[in-house]
Amino acid sequence: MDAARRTKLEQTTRYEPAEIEARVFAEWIEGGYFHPEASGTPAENFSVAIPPPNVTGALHMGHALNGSMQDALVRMNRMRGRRALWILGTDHAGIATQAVVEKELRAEGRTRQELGREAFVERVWEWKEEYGSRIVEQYKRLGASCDYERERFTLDAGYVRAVHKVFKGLYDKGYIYRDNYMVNWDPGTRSAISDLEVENREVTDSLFAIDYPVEGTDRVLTVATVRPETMLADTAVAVNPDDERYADLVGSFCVLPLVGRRLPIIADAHVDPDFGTGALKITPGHDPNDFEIGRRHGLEEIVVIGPDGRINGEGGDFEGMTAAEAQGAVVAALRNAGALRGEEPYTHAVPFSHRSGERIEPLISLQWFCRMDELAAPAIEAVERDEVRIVPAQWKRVYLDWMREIRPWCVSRQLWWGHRIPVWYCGECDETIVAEVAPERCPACDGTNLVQEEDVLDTWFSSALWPFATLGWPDDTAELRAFYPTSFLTTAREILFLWVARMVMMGIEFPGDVPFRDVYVHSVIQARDGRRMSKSLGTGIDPLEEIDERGADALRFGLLAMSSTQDVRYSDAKVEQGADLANKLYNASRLILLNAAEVEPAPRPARVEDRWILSRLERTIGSVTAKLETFDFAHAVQECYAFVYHDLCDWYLEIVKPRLYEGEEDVSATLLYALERVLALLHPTMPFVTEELWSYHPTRDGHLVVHAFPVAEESLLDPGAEADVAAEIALTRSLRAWRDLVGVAAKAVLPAAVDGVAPSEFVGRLARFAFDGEGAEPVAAVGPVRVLASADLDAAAVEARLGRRREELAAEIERAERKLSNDGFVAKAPAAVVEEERGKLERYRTELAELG
RNA sequence: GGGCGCGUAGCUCAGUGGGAGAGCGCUCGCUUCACACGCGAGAGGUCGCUGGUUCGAAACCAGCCGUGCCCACCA
Repeated sequence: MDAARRTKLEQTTRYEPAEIEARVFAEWIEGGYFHPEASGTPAENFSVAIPPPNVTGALHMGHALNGSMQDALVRMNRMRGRRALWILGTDHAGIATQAVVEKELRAEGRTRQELGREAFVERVWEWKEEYGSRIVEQYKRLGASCDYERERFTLDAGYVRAVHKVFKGLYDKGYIYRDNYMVNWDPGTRSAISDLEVENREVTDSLFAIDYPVEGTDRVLTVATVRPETMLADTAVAVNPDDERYADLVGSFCVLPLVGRRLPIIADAHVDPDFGTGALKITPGHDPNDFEIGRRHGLEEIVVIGPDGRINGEGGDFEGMTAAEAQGAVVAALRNAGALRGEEPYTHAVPFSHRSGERIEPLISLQWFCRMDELAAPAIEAVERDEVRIVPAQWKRVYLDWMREIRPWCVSRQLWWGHRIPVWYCGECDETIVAEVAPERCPACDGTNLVQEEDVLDTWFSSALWPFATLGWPDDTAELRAFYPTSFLTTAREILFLWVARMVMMGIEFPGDVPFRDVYVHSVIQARDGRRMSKSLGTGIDPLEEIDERGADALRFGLLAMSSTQDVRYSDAKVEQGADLANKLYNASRLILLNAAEVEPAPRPARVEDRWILSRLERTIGSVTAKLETFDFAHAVQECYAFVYHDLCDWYLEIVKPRLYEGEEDVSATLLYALERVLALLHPTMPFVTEELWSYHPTRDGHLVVHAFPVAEESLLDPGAEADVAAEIALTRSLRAWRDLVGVAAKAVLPAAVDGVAPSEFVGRLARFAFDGEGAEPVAAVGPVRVLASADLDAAAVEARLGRRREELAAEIERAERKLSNDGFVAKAPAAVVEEERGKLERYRTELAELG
């Protein structure tokens, strides 16, 4: 260490992350440590594909948690000498990105329609070039060791090839098809969306009862509906086949009020005879159930609400009204006509678009679908056979249950920003051509009048290819050979189906192997008040602000510490604990680095306390490593904290200070050895402070980021030393507590004597007792220590303390005796447990007897 | 309607059969030559309720109460 750096370390008594993080990160990038060579096999290497953040996004706490976990494992494996690749990139996020640019246009008083498709898409690309890298820069602030040289985008040229190849592959197998079918229409984005993008919310609507007269009789069928406006598209009335009330009517007709259409009365088991009157109006064009019933009975499918959410020409007088307006008008008309039988409030689950927040309008439209059964089958097996392991285990079942019930996926979206579906229609012969690149001529009629499909693909269609498309698939690249399948995936459970399941299916179908071996489903960090963290609720906490305030290491520690298997509220205290640990490490390192003799770091135990700390250190290394490997990040970092604070700083450093100041070589070597291993052990979770401190370490031969990760050295485990020192620590604490309780001045050194073997030197020093006391009267006993009378002791306080101790012992003795006098306990409990209880009782009795 | 969680110290959370733990907060003491964003000591809990299993339950089982999430085509 040169003089200038030494002075800096001497004078800076606090760890200041802001000063250090940017510089350290730049060193890592310069070193190229995050850009592994593409060679070797996936089994030798370690790779992770980041869940690609939306290109419109800003780093939020979910990313920060997810990133902290991935980085911990990537760094640990990199330190183990494996080629560690963390694939980074962003998702084009069709709807979100289109919305951002449309908003920009609106501010200029323009619309995308005015601009036209080509110019609009170009405009989105310009937006992406300017703002799209923001979130990538934010990941750097976290210290994420992604390969920033291999950044990908789900719409870049190579990715487009992968998407087209997959689409054509699925089409050629007959999985992808085009059909007129009931879809979730989102009037907000004016696009179809998939079932997974719909969220059901509880809504209180009015349930209307409407009389439908039965043709040729004076009877009416009263139907119940929350959507009277859809009656304009009714094509039947259904009753349950077993419902005797209506058995005679099945086969005859109703007359639709306001419209006059004749509606057949049909029987279908879907109808619940106990709901309402047991008669159900059937609107195949606007209700998913009715659609199914309609197809079963061959009913006409009338569409009365258009893609704009307004009543179309089929709606007669109501044409042009929004669905909500039409509801009021229809109800008024029914009331006038005397057909409205009743109205009551009704609470039920209603589908809303996850994207636009608008109420879903189920309607029939021509869309592209992907049949999932064949793709799901091997993806189910892979998880059943643990070729993909999902942890915590309960999510395995959730995945399997969903996969076994999987339904066709509507993959087309009526947007402009996204992967335009690689389908061309021939204007001359009506041929449909699916191709990986735009065809010039129709293969059927040789015509050149080819028009490409207007729709784009669901963003999740391209996301599903992420782990292999980013590695160069469909080409047989070095990256793909070296890093696919990836090692593991961390994810929030909300995208288990949307993304994870689809990656498994596509990975098996296309590159031919599962995309990752382990999936860790992490918990959700909620806002401080327990609500969801959300930008729209204003409950979000900005990770960048937290990094500014407390440092990236503190945030990473805090997030890992607070995240266990269940959802938790964001805890400022945990982040502060991380900041405290960084500061503690910094100061402990200063103590060691500025005072150690110039020796080679090595375990050189000279006393029992040295064997103790080495054993504790190696035990901690083994334990923390095991926890990281099983994704138990919370306990891993808490254990690091406990070791650094309690074992290392509270005890060992205090114990060895005199030897360290004297320049003793054994303890210097041991401390430097321990420091090296502690810094390496903590580097995956707290990379900045550990890298910075490592730069002062005398044996540093390069950056810590590629230094060897410690492997627990079993020969240094020493249970005997651990037990001996633990006992001396306990004695020290008892002595300190005794002093405090009898009110001895903090500085006073109390004379005492010890029966039998004298404790280690540090006990007296740290508890401020002098064990060579002679002559004076013993006034109290603390374990083997006889406290001798002295001017610093207040006799009344000592006596009071003695009294309290007797009471404590009496209570303990009673507890133990009660337990041991229970015949069931003595007879049935394991012998060791009974023996332990007897030992305790014996010790308590002895101590009480000695106290008199 | 089905499924999965959670309810432990003032707060946020660990703890899955053998004497209740952590961090923060609180109280008391300490400017001890790494750190006062520090050190030492302490107070604080009928482990949601009721039953059951067991020699022994915070933990296992059942029911109830409270609370959160996911899935679901009864208008």
